[in-house]
Amino acid sequence: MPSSQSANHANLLRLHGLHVTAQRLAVLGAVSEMPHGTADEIQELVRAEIGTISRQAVYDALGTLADNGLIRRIQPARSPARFEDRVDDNHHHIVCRDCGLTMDVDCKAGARPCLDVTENFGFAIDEAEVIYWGLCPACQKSEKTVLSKSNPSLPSLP
Amino acid sequence: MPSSQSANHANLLRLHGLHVTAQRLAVLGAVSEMPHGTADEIQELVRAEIGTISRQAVYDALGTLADNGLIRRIQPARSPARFEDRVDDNHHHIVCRDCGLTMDVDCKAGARPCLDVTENFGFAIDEAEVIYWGLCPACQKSEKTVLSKSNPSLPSLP
DNA sequence: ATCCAAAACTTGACTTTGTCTAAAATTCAT
DNA sequence: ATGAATTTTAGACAAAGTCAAGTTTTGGAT
Repeated sequence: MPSSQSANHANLLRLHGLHVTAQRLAVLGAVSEMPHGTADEIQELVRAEIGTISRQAVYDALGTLADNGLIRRIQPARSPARFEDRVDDNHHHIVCRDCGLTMDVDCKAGARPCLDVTENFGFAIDEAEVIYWGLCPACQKSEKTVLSKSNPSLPSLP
Repeated sequence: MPSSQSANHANLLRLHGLHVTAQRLAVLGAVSEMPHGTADEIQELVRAEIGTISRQAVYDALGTLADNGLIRRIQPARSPARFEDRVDDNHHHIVCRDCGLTMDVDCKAGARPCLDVTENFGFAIDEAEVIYWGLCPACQKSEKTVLSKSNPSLPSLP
């Protein structure tokens, strides 16, 4: 039901006092279709859906949506920013150091991890972001191959 | 004792099988002088110390040092990469959403937080990175000022 | 229904951060 | 001292994102 989906999205936008535009609906739709997508990937999806959109509009929409809490922006090291529509549920991410593959994980603890810090330096802390770094199954395999060929051991993100 | 400092650094480099060069020593020195510095800031410090260095050499040195575990690279969202020489001690960071100010914190728990995840998708996880997001004391103040002037509420990093 | 001010979008140049390549210089084991 | 391998330099290039000015769209008020 894509139509009820976008009706939903339209309401979400109104709820936050944002104008409802084709671009924003398409961006919001793309982010939920492709969790952890980059701005570029989102843009491609959006173009597939509404034909055309400027790069600036994609960035504007992503920025506005993120600023208003409709989506979340994560930015793992050496990777462009990624976006997802799972918000307000305290989940974290596993990111592959090699290919950038990103998966959602929940903490075993369930609650927010380590919200209390020994010293907060007067900061008003509102979020604890956790990224687990490692190698995904596929990259573990190719890492072995690569090492056996005595290749440089340091991969870069795509 | 800057000389014993750099002798130390030279040994560190040798220990990791890296050539000892003036540039690497200066970069290593700059990173310890200015924890959480960006590549640009490091470059300025290095130039102040050894007069001249190419941008590429700064990036090469930072990359090599990070790859070999002599320094750590962190990359908060919407900020360029930052570097520090505190490694192997499992500390985390508080980052100001507004100005990017970064401070070190230890977890109350002491041990690595949330190392166990409910589902690891076959990833070989080797690190849990935690960033606490919030506003530093200075930006809390200016945020109030800004809001009372009904300004756009969304700041950007410097 | 129409109008209008504010919000959003487009376009294209620009900035920042970082990488690639080839040539020159340096390091360090012999 | 010598020479092979590693580093550094210089300058072009690339990716990701931002700025600014002008145009279009939205949605509330007539």
